[in-house]
Amino acid sequence: MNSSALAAELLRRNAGNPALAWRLLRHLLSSPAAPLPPLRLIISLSRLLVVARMLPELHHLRRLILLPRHPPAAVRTALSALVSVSASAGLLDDALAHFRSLRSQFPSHPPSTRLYNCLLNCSLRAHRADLVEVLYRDMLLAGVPPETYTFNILIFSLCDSDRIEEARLLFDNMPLKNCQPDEFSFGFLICRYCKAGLSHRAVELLDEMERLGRSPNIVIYNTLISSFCKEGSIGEAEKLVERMRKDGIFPNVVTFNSRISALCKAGKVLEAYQIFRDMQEDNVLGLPRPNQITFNLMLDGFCKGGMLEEARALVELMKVGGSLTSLQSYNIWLSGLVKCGRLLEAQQLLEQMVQQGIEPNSYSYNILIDGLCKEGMIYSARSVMNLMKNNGTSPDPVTYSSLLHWYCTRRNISGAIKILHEMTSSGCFPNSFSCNILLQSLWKEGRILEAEKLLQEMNKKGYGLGIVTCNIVINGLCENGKLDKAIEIVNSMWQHGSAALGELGNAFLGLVDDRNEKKKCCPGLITYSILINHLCKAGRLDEARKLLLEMMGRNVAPDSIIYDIFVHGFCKQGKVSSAFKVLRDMEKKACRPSTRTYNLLIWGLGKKHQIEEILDLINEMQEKGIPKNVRTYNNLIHALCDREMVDKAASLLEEMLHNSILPNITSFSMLIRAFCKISDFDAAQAMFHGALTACGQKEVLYSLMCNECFLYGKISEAKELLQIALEKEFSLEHFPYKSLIEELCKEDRIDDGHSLINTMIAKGYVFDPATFMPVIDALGKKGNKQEADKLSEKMMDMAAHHDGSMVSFSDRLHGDSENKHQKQKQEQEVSLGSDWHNLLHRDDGSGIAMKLLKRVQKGWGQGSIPAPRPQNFDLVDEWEITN
DNA sequence: ATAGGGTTAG
Repeated sequence: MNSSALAAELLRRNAGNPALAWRLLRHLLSSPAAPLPPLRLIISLSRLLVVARMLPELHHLRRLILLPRHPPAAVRTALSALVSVSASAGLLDDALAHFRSLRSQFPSHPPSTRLYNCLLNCSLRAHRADLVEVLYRDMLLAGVPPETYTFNILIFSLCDSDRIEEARLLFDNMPLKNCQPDEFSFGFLICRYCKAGLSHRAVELLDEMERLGRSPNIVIYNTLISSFCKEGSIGEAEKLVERMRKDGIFPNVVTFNSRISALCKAGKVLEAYQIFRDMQEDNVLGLPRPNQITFNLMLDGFCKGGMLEEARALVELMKVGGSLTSLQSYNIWLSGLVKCGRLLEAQQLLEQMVQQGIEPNSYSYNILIDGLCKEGMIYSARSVMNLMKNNGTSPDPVTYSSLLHWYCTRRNISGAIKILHEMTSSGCFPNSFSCNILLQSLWKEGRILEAEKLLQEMNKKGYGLGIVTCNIVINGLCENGKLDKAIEIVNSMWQHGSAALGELGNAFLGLVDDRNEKKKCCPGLITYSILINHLCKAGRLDEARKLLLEMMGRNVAPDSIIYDIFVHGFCKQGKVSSAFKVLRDMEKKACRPSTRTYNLLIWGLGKKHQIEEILDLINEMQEKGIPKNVRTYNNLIHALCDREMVDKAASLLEEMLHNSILPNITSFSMLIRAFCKISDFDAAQAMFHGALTACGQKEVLYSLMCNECFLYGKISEAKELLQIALEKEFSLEHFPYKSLIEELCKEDRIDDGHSLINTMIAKGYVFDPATFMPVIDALGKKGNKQEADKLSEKMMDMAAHHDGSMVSFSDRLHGDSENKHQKQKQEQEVSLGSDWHNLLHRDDGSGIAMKLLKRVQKGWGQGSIPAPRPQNFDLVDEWEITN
């Protein structure tokens, strides 16, 4: 057996043990006068080494190949093999090392086009546009002719680094190098044009193909169609479908999916469903059958459109058809359940997933955790997070962002900082999302200096100032009385992008990385919504209008939310007819008014007691197919109650149920108040019990009823309600406990008052120490000195723990009530460490002791009759722009 | 090698 046959045999036998194979072959190859083995053997050996990641050995092999006794031609091919094997495996650095040695050993024998292509491809996959360029130059220098494939890599690489115009130039110059663009050259460019929002240039290329007598393939068509669908140009998309049909290419499932996706995103879920059903028809229409993605799109559409039951039916269908298998489907369904408020069901689904062997990923947990946080259920969110950890999935920045958001919206900065520490100490660092949450929170608290610092840190970390960050700063300016400055800056953003923030003063100068100039961030719909919202809030509707016109002039199309801001603004000023003009304008501009638009108008009419007009408007909704929701009815109930037409208002509950709209706490609260006001306490009681059944045993309901009873002199009823609240360990914050106990003592029902206060103490409540006074006085007058002293003691004790805020039992149980109402506004000079999260570390409870001392000195809790919960009816939808 | 789906901030 000759030595190369032996080598081949050794390699074959020991392929399972690369280390041994290498040892044997190295021995063989390095023995004096051993010939270079055939190319096939070199390739096999280098593949083996690459797979086993034995890279030093690979370089050793190169040295053996390069021994001077081997014939140059064989060395060249062997080295080329090393290059191509390494490059194909994605080992860019190694491939380059071998390549360099090839080039330096054989300067007058350039490598093949194929080898260059292989290296170029590897550089492309590593996103090394710089290397791609260098290699191409080397290629030209060496006189190696590029091929179409070479150009495709170059084009792709340029596109990959957002140099689309250069890519186009190269594309146009291909014929100079005797290359013709193929379907991929066109495909890449078309795709990139679409992604850059230049779909019209993409269509130009399509036309160009046609002129050259090339027929575009289905991927090219689908790229374009999907792009038009995404930008909402349905007409254009349809034209393309026609065109592809004429070209003899039939729309496939991807084409249909694009359409379904676009319809769902536009809120036209039923139209999407129509297509989906057509696709399901067995071959009757000759359409492609829906695939897993189609199902997912449809499911997502139903969920986002709030059509939970339809979604549920689809899930069942998927189960039966065996297509409910992917984690993505589960995650869509999970987020659908969460969005529709079915958190319990979502939690159960998560458990089912585990049982069915579909391991939830961080998305799954994050969906649930975010949902729980949004519903205020921080402890459940925490327990899901623990579950997540136990199942071996580590929380990521998204997880922490949800928690962070929970604390920030509650103005609990110290809690937010704790999350930040927890986050960083588990090796997870804030991303631009988390920073934006914090940034917004700091602005909301008026802690502008820290906000500025954070912004600088974000910039340093290279997060860049995207439009979201800019919007936060602009909104912050508006909320801190600098509306005009904000308007100025937005104006300047059109020219200077986020650099316009530099006009805020020195702290902002140099914030913006000018190297990213091509991605200038321009004001958008949300930016203008913020400005217009604040102008309207300030009653400056004329200026708001001007801004709307300017915005449209700059090709930012208004959505229904921005019109709603005007409707709200006019209604607030009592100019309902102007609000109606906005409504008609929306219709003219083909911007469909939403339920919220109508609710705002109804609210405006209600303020003017125009009940007839409200009923007309509700009919109009019916005719136009705009669904009513609970707020629609609540507005009507409110208007009726205002005119003391309480029975008529109450009868609406029936109608709501008939329309499967569940009355909420607001609906019941208004009716309870109204019945009390007309002294129909029986009806009020009945309504209260109805509310408990419909909405659950809610603290708000009890406190409302208790306050109403107390207000109208129903002291015994009020006392009973308070007792129930104590049993249920509700927060007493909104109960009139202090006045009630005072009143009981006045009416000589000292025992009742005494027992209430004793229960409060026994249950561990911390409450206003002034509550003790009437009881102690009354006991004293009755000569029960011992009991009076005992209570005095308790009072002192309470004073030491009471910080002015009410603490509920469960809050204390979870130790999470600290600093509830704390808001420090001192403009302290901040001297902060370089670690940016330390920026926020200045808020803790040093103020509490001082406050307490002052209160005790002044004689406790003056004027702190626990006011009934401020009326916070959800008649008008939330104003802060949420979508 | 170019097309379609999931989470988080405004």
